[in-house]
Amino acid sequence: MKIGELASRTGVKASAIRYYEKLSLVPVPYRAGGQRRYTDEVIYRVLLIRFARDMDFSLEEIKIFLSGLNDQAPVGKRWKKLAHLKIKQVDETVVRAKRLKSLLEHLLRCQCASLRQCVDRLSLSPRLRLMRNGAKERQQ
Amino acid sequence: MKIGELASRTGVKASAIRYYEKLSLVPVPYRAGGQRRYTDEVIYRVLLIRFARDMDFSLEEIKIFLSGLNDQAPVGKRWKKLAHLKIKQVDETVVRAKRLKSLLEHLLRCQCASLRQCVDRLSLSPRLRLMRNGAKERQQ
DNA sequence: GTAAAAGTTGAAGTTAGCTTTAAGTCAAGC
DNA sequence: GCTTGACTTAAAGCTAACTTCAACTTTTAC
Repeated sequence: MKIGELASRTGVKASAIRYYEKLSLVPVPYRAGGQRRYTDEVIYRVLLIRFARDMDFSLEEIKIFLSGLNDQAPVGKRWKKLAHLKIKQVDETVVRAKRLKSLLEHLLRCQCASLRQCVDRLSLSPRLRLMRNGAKERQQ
Repeated sequence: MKIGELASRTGVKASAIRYYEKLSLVPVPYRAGGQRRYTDEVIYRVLLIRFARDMDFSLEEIKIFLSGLNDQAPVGKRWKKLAHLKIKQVDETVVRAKRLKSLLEHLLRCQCASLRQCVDRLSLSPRLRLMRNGAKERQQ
């Protein structure tokens, strides 16, 4: 299969696939007359990459992820560590998402005249600090 | 309060605050001898911006968000639309997060010899397509 | 055989959300 | 009064994850 077909079958642009190849996320394929020819196997790889991307894995993380899945050897330490980290992050995401939802629902209901009043009423400001500490480190 | 104090009290760098000012996310403050002087009000604004950022609101969205909260008028249509959209997104995030978690937990347990075998065993490939369609539009 | 579609490359461009830099001005403590 | 640290600006730089471009070659369809 040529790169165009792989692209249309996965929904991932050819340029992105070439980019993944450069980063060693997909294997360097056999070539015919200079053009890439892929086996069906690669479809799974590309789909899995995209799935992980949608889950906000970085390409670096996905590289670890895929290398772990590919070895015959039992899944490596690096892989396990990343998986556990990601599970933790997922749990945090769910907690924060639910908090956001109830905040939005409050804001849709309430008739706070000013930002401050609303923030005060929610006693958001001490919470905000806590959330910020709990959130992914942003600066420094 | 000067920008440095606002920065340390919110945990947001002065450069970021100036950037927010340029984008009209925080009001243009009074100046003394060319230097910005802020009222306490602004702390709430900056904290709220950061909270929204942690929830993956874009600065554009936050602008709508804040403008809605600031008016004396009842929260505008644009605001409500965004809020409902965000609530929907949050629900989707929770669903996908849970799916990711069970996938990771499976992968930690299973001993699939190859990527394909593992993906097949999970019947992930038809799901992947569905997820991709359901996920935030990525390209085009 | 020929035209159009699809493939190739490296390099430059894009976006968001900042940070850093350079070259100054202002403020605070001694 | 002087030094040090905080502040000012506009412009350039940074990162991730790609996309686009230009100039070319290969494949496919007729």
